[in-house]
Amino acid sequence: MGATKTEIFTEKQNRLAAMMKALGHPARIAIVQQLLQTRTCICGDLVEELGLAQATISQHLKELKNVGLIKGTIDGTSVCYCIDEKVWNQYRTILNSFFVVYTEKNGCC
Amino acid sequence: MGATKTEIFTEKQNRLAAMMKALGHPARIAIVQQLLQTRTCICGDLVEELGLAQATISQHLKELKNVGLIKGTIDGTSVCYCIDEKVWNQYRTILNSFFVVYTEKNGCC
DNA sequence: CTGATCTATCGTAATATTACAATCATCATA
DNA sequence: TATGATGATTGTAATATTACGATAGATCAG
Repeated sequence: MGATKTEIFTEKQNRLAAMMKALGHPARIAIVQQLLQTRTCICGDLVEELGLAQATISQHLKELKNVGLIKGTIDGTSVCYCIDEKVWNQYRTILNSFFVVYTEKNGCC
Repeated sequence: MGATKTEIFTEKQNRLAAMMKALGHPARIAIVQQLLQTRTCICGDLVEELGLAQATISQHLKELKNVGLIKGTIDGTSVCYCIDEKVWNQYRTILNSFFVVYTEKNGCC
């Protein structure tokens, strides 16, 4: 046991969950917020901004890259990260249709 | 080590992350989808719908309850779960302002 | 080439998550 | 009261995540 049983869910459910999971850590929320704000991509300034070790930041960046939310390009000795516009907006759409307005008709429960 | 360092992040970042994390599992996505669809609250039918053990479902329900997304009311021998309209719509708003439209000005990277 | 800088990766420890069987608690009904 | 049904809790095993130091690889300045 211990591992998530992805086989029993739909492709969509698994992808939505993976995306949520990627943002399910404050450090990764902070990273994305930074990238959204300073639209000009940041590099390893993140290590100074957040109070985490370089190896840890690198690991978080990797996870965001894995779900496609960000992309990095090598720029000399440093790496330049930024939001992937396409994926970001795609996720935004998916989330919008998941998070529909909900009203408790005839007072459920 | 091993534990998330919540102290170094803002309240908002931690709450947003916690909320994403709660939905960061396909089973919990599936549960919420069920609750959204069959607006009349479901009980332990979830155990049959999803292919997971009763104890596992109960655990997932607990996590959704912890972040306030769902609430359960005892109804005889069974428990009636449903989306918490207030919290749900609140989260929807928060997510909307987080997931802003993003356009790569002057082609970042 | 050498040293400095930046980032990724490896190894590892601590902790958290996922899943299930077994059991407990509660309520409904015979 | 006893029995059955339902859901929560406990205990436990397998796996994943988080964090960091140390190290490796790549690139720039000199």
